[in-house]
Amino acid sequence: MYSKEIAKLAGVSRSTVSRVINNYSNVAPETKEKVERVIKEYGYVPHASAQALAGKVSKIIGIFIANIRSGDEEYRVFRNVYISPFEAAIIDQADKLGYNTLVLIINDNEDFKKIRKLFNSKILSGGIFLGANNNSKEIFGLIESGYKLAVIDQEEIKKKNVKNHIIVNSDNYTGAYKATKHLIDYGHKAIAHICGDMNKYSGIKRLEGYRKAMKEARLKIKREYIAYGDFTEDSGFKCANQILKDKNKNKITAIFSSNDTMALGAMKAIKRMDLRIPEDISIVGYDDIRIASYVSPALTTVRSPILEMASVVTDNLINFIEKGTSSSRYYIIPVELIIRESTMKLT
Amino acid sequence: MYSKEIAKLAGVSRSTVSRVINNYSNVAPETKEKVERVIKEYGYVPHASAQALAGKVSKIIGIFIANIRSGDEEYRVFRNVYISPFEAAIIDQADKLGYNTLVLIINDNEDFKKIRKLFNSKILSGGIFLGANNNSKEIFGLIESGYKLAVIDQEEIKKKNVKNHIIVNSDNYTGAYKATKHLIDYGHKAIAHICGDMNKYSGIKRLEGYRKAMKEARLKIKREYIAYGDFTEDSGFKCANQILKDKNKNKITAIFSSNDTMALGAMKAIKRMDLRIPEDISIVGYDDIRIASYVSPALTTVRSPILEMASVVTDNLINFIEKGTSSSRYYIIPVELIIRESTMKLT
DNA sequence: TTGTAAGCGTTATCAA
DNA sequence: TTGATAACGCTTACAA
Repeated sequence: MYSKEIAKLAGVSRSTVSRVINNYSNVAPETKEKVERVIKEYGYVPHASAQALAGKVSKIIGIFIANIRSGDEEYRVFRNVYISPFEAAIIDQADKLGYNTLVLIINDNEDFKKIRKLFNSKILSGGIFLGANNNSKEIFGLIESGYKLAVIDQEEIKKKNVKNHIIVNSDNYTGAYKATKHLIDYGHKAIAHICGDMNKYSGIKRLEGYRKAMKEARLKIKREYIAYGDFTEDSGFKCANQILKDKNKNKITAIFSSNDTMALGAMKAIKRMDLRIPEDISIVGYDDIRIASYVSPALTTVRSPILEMASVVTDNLINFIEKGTSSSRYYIIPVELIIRESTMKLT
Repeated sequence: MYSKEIAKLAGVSRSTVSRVINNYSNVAPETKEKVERVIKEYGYVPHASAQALAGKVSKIIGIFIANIRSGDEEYRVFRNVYISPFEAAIIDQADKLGYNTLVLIINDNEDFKKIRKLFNSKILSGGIFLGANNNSKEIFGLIESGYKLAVIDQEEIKKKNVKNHIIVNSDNYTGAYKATKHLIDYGHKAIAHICGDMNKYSGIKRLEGYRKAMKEARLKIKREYIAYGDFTEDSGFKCANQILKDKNKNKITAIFSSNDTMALGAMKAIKRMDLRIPEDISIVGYDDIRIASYVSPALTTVRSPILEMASVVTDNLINFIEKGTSSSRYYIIPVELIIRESTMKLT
């Protein structure tokens, strides 16, 4: 059922049908009603590709999820406790604003061509990059082409001073600072840090926040305090073992882990060493993933405001699409320390 | 940059460019190479909407997520521990097969029009329904229209004997049976059941499985054994309170909860009554959500094979799209009991 | 207020 | 093996 047939049935031209579909004002009330009746009766829906080809913009935004190259792990979105809720939150928020979402996982450079194609074809009217730290060059190119784009937890783009895009970051630096400060306030001095993936903006910033707090308190960061993980539970387990293997010597009493998942691994390792949490070792995580409050002892952590970030980025992108903007926007969403049972005052 | 310009630059016609793009055999090697060089040089990508309009099929499938009308809860995908991983797993699997995914949340009947539009416009070449029990009529209509569709955890469609679609269900009935049987094997006799949403296929089937196991063991199901929740943690909390309020009288020693989320709520309620798990009350959940193994005591549960279901449904759908099929397919994915610490033998 | 006709960028048919 | 040309279904000047 096409507009041509609707036109014939309603006794008007295709242009008039088009006008009705697009809610143009210059169509007589009776005509409009008549056409609408026929449309309804025959369940006519316009052909989106034809509309796109004729110049109409779509109500679809893209979510571009960067390839998380973690060994042979094939389930990139499914397994990722950080990306997955983000993606879900964006879908929800976009839905509220009447937009649908097309998810694309970026495995290689071919996929950037795909993105370009989707934009050129007007299937997408905007897009959001997730976990995209390694692709700043390509993203830069896309932005330069004039596509409406937003990026979450990215710093590179900003440095390049590219125009016309949106960056939403959570305040990793302050979050890590708060986490470490909390341990310092509780009287800890030998505080270790399990780093995340240092190729990621969040990994770097959280280490910096830790350093800042330590420095401010005039606490020396010994070499043994730092272990390098990669945000996986496994790496958290290993790092905790490494950090605590000379516990008698280095007297470490607290650990700040760069994310909750690694903290979970670390907790396992600590328990396996027959050390108690928090009596022997206090531990702070980061992200406040759902499990954090259910694990025993409940994990003290920094809440990543996923929902808020998703809302901010989606609202801004859609506003950018519909109203247009001439400048770039940069948001840092504040972050909250959630004190639970995994940390205690050193007496 | 359009095919017309590429054609001019390569000194050929648009048809030839099209042939190269689509890898047709009837084009001379030198011509092909020449055209490819120009395409690469200018970074030309074809206009997807134009291709769709001209009849080419897309490599995009839809994920249609049914409105979960849970009060004022606005974040439907984000908050849903069951839907969200499913959606993520499908995205991953589709990506592996070279397909992208368009997510659409079904809020009202207007959204079915949207789906129809997406299909008519050849933007979508197939789709998967998630949590769609209340929409079987509309889905039925869509299938009848010839769209390639798959449905997860749906029974209604099958009853209607519609042709040409795919249904993938997990074996809720056997899973619930196994869970209850496990408690019976552990010597429990007064076993309560917290039901899920009885408008959902899974809610109904799990109750049936519970009944079956009880009946088989000649255990009477007293009225007080059954409480009606709605799959939320809150409802689990309330149901546990209701079930256990006359514990001295009805001697309930075990609970089978229709999902893990409610089991978590029930555990909170049980602890708040100063009852111990599993010494006083054994509890079994369902789904094996990630938290289940981290909570204390770790929850005995039935593992819903989300990843496997997602793979089966996605593989089948894409095979259906690419090869076509004439008949319907119906899969029941087997389910596994995971025994952890929340259940113990009654002595 | 309405209709005519051109154009959007491809692919497919047919002839050469 | 190639090129011209007609779809594909819609929107949008422009004219009436």
